[in-house]
Order: sequence, then structure tokens, then C-alpha cells
Amino acid sequence: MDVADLPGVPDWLPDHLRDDGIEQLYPPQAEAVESGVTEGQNIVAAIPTASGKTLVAELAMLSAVARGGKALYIVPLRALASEKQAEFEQFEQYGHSVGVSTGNYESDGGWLGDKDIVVATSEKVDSLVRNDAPWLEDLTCVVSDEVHLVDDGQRGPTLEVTLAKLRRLNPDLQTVALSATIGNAGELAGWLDAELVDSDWRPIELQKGVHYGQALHLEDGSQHRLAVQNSEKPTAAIVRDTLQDDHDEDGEVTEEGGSTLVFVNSRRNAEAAAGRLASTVRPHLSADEKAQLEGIAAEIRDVSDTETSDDLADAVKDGAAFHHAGLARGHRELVEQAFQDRLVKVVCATPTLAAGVNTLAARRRAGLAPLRRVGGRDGPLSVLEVHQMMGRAGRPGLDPYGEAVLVASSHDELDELFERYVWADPEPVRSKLAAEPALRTHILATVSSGFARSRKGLLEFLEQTLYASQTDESGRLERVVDDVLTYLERNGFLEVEAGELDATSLGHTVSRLYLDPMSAAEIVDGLEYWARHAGEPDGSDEPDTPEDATADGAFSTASELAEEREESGDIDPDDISALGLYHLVSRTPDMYQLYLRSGDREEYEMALYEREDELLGPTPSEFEDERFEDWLSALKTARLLEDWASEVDEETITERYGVGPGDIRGKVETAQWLLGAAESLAGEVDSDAARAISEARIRVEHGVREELVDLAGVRGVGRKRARRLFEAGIGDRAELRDAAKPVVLAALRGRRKTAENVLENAGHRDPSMEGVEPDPDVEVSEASPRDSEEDEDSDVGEDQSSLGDF
DNA sequence: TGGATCTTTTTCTAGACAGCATGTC
DNA sequence: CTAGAAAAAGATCCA
Repeated sequence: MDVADLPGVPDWLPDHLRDDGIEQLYPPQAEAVESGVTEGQNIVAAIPTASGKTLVAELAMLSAVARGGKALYIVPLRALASEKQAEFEQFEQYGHSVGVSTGNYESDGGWLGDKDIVVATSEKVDSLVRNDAPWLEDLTCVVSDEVHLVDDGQRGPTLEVTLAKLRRLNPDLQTVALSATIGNAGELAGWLDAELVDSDWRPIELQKGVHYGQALHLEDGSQHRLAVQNSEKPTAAIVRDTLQDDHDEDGEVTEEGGSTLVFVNSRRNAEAAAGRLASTVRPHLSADEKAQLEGIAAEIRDVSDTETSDDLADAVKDGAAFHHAGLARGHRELVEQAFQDRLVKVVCATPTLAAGVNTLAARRRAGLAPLRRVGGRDGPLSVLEVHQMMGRAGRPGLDPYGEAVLVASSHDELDELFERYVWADPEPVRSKLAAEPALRTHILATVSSGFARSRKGLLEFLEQTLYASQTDESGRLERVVDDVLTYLERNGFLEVEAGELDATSLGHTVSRLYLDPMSAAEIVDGLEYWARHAGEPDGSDEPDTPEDATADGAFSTASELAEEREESGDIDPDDISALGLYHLVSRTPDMYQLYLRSGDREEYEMALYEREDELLGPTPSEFEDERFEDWLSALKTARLLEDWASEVDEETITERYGVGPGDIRGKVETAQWLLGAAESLAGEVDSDAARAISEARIRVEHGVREELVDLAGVRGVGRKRARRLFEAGIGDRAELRDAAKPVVLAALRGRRKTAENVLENAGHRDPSMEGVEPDPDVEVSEASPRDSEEDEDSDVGEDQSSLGDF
């Protein structure tokens, strides 16, 4: 189909597409147009990666906007949100505005309500629905990217429920769902009342195959010799062979060989494989490439001073790299860029993350080493997942073809892999909504935001989900719903009366905070426990069951109890420890806990007995194995947060807890969010803990000790500057405002501009530094190499949370 | 006795959404 | 009721 023949699109679009070199639509795109994407028709497009899904979405959104509407594009990852925003901003020249909304970033300059196209994660959209964002009613088109993720047990239900809510809010909403090729695309289309475009057409050929012994067996039946030399692993042979394959798109011989993306099943394997493959790649590098790679390696070392960083830099200087969630964001960006620039020839990645990162496409080959998933709990990888990874091989317009290779270690496995993955069709996508944890949060939200006011209404709403359209076991959903309703009522989130449902004030708050009700219950329990036990002498016979402690049933809220104690003089609201709060949020289901390793158990049992009385809840009995174990790993997580909030440097933390720099960021970010929520909850249940929670949150946010909390709150002052000002004798914001300018200037190492800025933000009447000289008596710890590295660490941390999505 | 090789036991394990209100050095 | 691989520890063999 010629771009001139598109119905319903803005006038400028055909020319715009031609400028981009697009004259003809790809067959699946044409099919979508024929089915009416540009005319408001609902579409499910189940087509391979890189076959032009984005254009289908753009056609739908632009035609909707041309009709005076407003479009929403839902993505599964924050990183994808900024990627899409950048893509859609090309339309701003035609007067169409684009906005983004994710948890840590919201586009500036005006309301999202003013934007024609909004990009957001599914959770953010859910949250916007819960908080009644007014512009949602103006939507005329919603695009859901990677909609096959409704199959995901963790996050799928959110997408499913959110789509159902959006469609209910606006019955005329055009729904466009983009999916990988799956087994039951028709079923999805049925659920969404959509036309189906189901195709496995690709712009470039993808050959799948299995390597075994000395040969590569392709799905077309051909075999190629691919020799494994002496003691090397098959992956090394594949990578070497790809490097030597130097034909470009038109079959011409070029200087460059192909690059390979290797999927492995654990971080450690990714790092080990990258280390091994570095020696395979090195001999193929030109002098110029080596020089450039040295530069990138240096940048990697600059990102963070950790072992992970060193290992990565060592591999990168030889043209290999690893990629997983333990990396700092700066690491990931450098690796992705260098791979795209074809300087890095091999990336060894863990599966999930890499599958979502579009910049990680291999020129030529994607290889999968051991196909088993980490920790057998979730069974083997699905065909869908494997095909998604295979789809990363070969970049359209750059490569003549792509090749995806599985590695077999026996002849039997060779056959098995062909059967199981190469020739197999992807399995159908199944809704995971009926699981209790998912319903817990979504039922509360559905009632709280008024989508359902009775048990009957709730069930009616749930009828509109994919789950209902897939199940024929009618009783199951109803049973789980009743269980969940009982749970929500018992914990004070909902009131149920004669089938009528109403959220309590607490319930509304929890829904709006986007907390799992179970997390909220844990936090409320913890705060109440503290109110009861604060001020008690240590080591007293701690009651193991809350019932024992509630003999004082006359108090209905934590604060009444606290007040009572305060009056009797044996409570200090400040005696709630930061560690206790970190432990409290670390044990909620919203926080991923650190893994307890063999030696850890003993270590954290010791720590537990030392600091037990700081924790906000009774220690479970050691005989309750699982609960006790959870308690200990929450303590490990809490200690990590405490270290971070005590200005311990990154290198020490990564070593002490066996994590990567990216994991520290992740934990800190989650803790920040949960502590913020806990603060609101404390207000809701009248607890006196709010002040202490706020302080613990700020400490973790800035990574500073207690005495710097006030200073670090001044705009322009972070971990490092706060410490320097403090050492110069400036203790808080007020002292900063009244401080002698030479002292401030000296503490900030003579940076006038910075000092003026800081003073202004602190509220100084006259921040000008003109004519001021640094006070020579102020001792400033000068940047020894060691110090500056620590600077770097904390800076990177801040970077990730604020500018991260760029 | 040393060390090479084989066998058994133990250890370890992917990912990243969300509130609120704005900015590190 | 988890599975599976790698690392560590132990066992065996032979010069």
C-alpha cells in the first residue's frame, strides 16, 4: 500500500513518511490500515518485533488526533517511555504535543491534559485512573504496547484491569493492542472487540537454528561447519564465526564483521561469559577500535568504583560486555551505545531486561547458551520468551539477515531444541488475574475509585476482563473475590454491608498511594506495635502475639496510646530507629528482598539479637522457618539501606551485600517510595511516627546521616556539599542563611556560582559572592583520588533518580 | 607424597512498576 | 515437593 493512499490521516503525513524513506507500507501495516486503524477501528496486531509496529501505533494516534482527539500510549518499562517520547516528538513540528508520565518523571511545561499524545507505563495509567485524572475522559485512542505481557503473573493483571477501566470510562475509545506473535491473538481480539492482524512477516529474514558439536543446523535443513576449537565453549566458536562474517546488506564484503548478543541465565554467567569471550574478540579488533574501547572502558570505571565496574571495563576494552540489572544506569547506557556503534562485538545479557531494550539488537546473531531459567521455580523458558530473544538478531536496514542459534550439548538435545523451540508455535497468553495478590490490590482500587459499589457490580466489572473471557470455570473468580473481600474488610480497607461495598478512609489512601494492601497492613501494624512498645525497657518479655499486647483495648489508635505514654513520660517520638523503619518497609511485599547466602544466616541472626528491640514488630519464632528467614533477609535489606543512609561508600556496600551498583539504586528508590507512603499512612492512623519516617526517608534519599538531613534538603546541596558545609561549622539551613560568606565559599571549594546558588536556595537576602574571598582558615578535605571517587559514586546515584530516563 | 582426575555435596539464583514534588557536583 | 549448574569439597588413582 502506498503512503498516499492512507485514509483518515493528517495531510502532512504522507510527505513526512516519504522524507523518512517510507513509500510503501509493510504488509502487516497495510493490513492494519485496511482493517481500519486510521478510522478509529479497534485492532490487535500480533506481529514480530521490528516489523513496523510503531508505525501502526502512530497511524492510529495521529489519525485520532487529527479528528480532534487525544491518544495514550502504554508501555511496560520506563526506559521505553522515554524512547517512545523521543520518537513521537518528531510530530511536534506539526503542532502535536507529546508528554510522558512515569513514576519518577513527568514531562514539564503544562498539564498532560494539554498534550495530544501521552506516553505512560501501565502502572502509572492505573494510578492516574485511581486518582481521577480528569483528562482520561478526553482520550479517544489508547495503544497498548507488548500486550502479551498480560500473561505476566506480577504485572499482567494491572495492564488488563487498566485497559478494562479505560474502555469503560470511555465506551468509544479506540483500542490498539500490539503484541508479539502468540498462540491466541484471536482471543485477545475477541476480548477487545478488535479486528485481528496476525502475521509473522519480517522485513529481514530470520533463520533459527541449533548448534551442536562442530555444526550449525538451520531450520531450512542446511548445515554449516562451525568448528569448536580445543577447549573453548561453543558460544566462543559462534561469536568468532560471526565476527568473520563480513558481508553487508547487499552481499558486499565490508571491513566489519557481525556482532552477537548472547543470552545467559544468570548475572554471574553473563559476567563469566563476557570475560571468556573478551579473549575471543580481541584479536579481531583494529587499532582504532582498541583505542576507542579504551576510552569507553575509562568512562565505565568513572561511573562507579566497584568490582562490577572494573570487570565490565576489562571486558569492554577487549570488545565484549555484560548487561544485567545490577549495572548502574550509566554502565548500561555506555554498553548499549557501544554495541550500537559496533565497537563492542558481543553482549552477554540476562534475558528479561535485554528483551525489552530495543537498543540491544545484534548485527547478525543472537545466541542462547543454556536455555534453562534461573531457579526452576517458573519452569523452563516459554516458546514466546525464546522467540522474543531470537527476534533480536539482525537489524532491519543494516543486516542482510539475522540468525538465532540455540546451543545443544548432546544429540538428543539438538532434536529436543528443534521440537521444543525452533519449530514450535508460541503458546497462548493466559490472564493471571485470578491470583489473590493481584485481586487484593485491584479490587480495592476498583471499589475505591467508584468503578464498583457492590459485590455484584464488582463481578460485573470483572466480567469485562480478559480473565473472564478466557475462563469457563465460573465459580473460581467469585470464590477468590469473596476471599479478598473478607481480607480487605478484616484489615479495615473496605466496609461490606449487605453486598454494598465502600472503601474506608484508610482504603482510599492505600489505593491512591498505589500500595499493595498487604504492605499497607504490615506498615500500619508496625506503627501500632511501635506505639505500644516504645519506651519499654529492653529485653522485657516481648509478647510474641499481638493479642497479648492489646490488653489495652481501650485505645483505638496508635496515637492515643502514644499520647498516653507521652503524658506518663516514657515515650520519645524520636526513639523510633531508622533501621526499624527500613526493616518495616523491607518486609512488605512491595520490596524485593536480598537473598540470604550461606554465611549470612549466622551473621544476621547475630545482628537480629543485637538490634531486635529497634524492629517494629515481634520477631517470628525460629521454628517458623519461612517467616524467620524472611525476617532475616528483610534485616539484611534494611542494613543495606542503613549503610547507604550513613554515608558508607558504594564500593563497600556492593562488597558487603554481594550486589551491584544498580541494585543499591533500586533498593533506595523503592524504600523512598514506601517510606513516603508510610508517612501518609502514619497521618491516616494518627501515628506520631510521621516525623521520624520523614527523616528516615530523606536520609535514604540523599544518602546522608541524621545531622545532614536539614542541609541536604537545601536545593543544590547533596551528600557531598552538605558534609563539607557541616565540617565548616554550618549545621543547618538557618545557619547557612546567616553564615559568613567566606566560610561558605571556602567550604564549597571556592566555586562562586555554586555558592551563590546555594545561598539563594537557602533563603539568603543577598547571595552575591562578588568580592568575597574564601576563608583560608576553613579546612576543606581536598579531593584526594579516593575522595573524588566517592564523590562520583554519590553523584551517579542522584543522576539515576532524577535524569535517569534520559 | 603429590597431583590429576573423578565424584559427591553444597551453594547459589532474572527482573524493576508505583506517591509526591522537583533538581546532584 | 523446585531445578539445575557451578563451585567446593572429598575420594580415588597412579607415578
